[in-house]
Amino acid sequence: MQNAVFKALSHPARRQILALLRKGPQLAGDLAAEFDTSWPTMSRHLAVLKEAELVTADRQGNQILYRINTSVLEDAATALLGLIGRDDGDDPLKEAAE
Amino acid sequence: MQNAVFKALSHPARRQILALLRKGPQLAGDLAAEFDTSWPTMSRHLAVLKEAELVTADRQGNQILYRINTSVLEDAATALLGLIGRDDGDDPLKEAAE
DNA sequence: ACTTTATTTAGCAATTTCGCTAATTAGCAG
DNA sequence: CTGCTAATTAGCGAAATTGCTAAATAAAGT
Repeated sequence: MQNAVFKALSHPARRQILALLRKGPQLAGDLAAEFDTSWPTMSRHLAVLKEAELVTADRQGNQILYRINTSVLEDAATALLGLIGRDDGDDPLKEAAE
Repeated sequence: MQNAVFKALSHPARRQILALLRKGPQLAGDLAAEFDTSWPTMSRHLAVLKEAELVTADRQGNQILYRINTSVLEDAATALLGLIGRDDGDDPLKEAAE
């Protein structure tokens, strides 16, 4: 579901949420408080991120704690970097010739 | 225009176009030939990529040569990697403490 | 000038996304 | 069970995206 990841990353608010999560796990409410948009809108952004597995959500009694999932983010970054290296069309196997 | 970049990357066909351009510059027609979608649709995907400056287009007489712009792609990858590192909220200046 | 090839632009319908308000669920406190 | 806070789901309209066919433009050949 690579596609879901890039789709999720395509909205600035969602990238910003991830940026906030760099500080550590955050409650949904605390995240929402940082934005101008309505609560339900934030909730949906979080759902999109969760769908893409860019974050995980854990209920903590009354509230829900969101955590960033760096491994998926790493995969996305790697995919982008993979688009950069020139493809010589050379030997299909093992391009580690250099 | 970071946003345009991620928006552009959010469609699989466009990522695939970039992947094809890894082999080197390609004519619009050659790119279009690789896809099932109609020519005009491809043309628009290319326009989106151009808008985001992920590719450049140069007329070559009759046809148009598309080239990948790796620097923008690098910036995007860097932005993603930047979302990974933990932010201690420490000293605002110079986080090079480690 | 007329035709041909390559590509883009126009215009349209279908789908998806976004953000809102109102209503609902989940858990906890009394 | 009632009420309270946290968060999500429902439902809606506006706007953006996608992909199509048909029409327009660009450059080159005849």
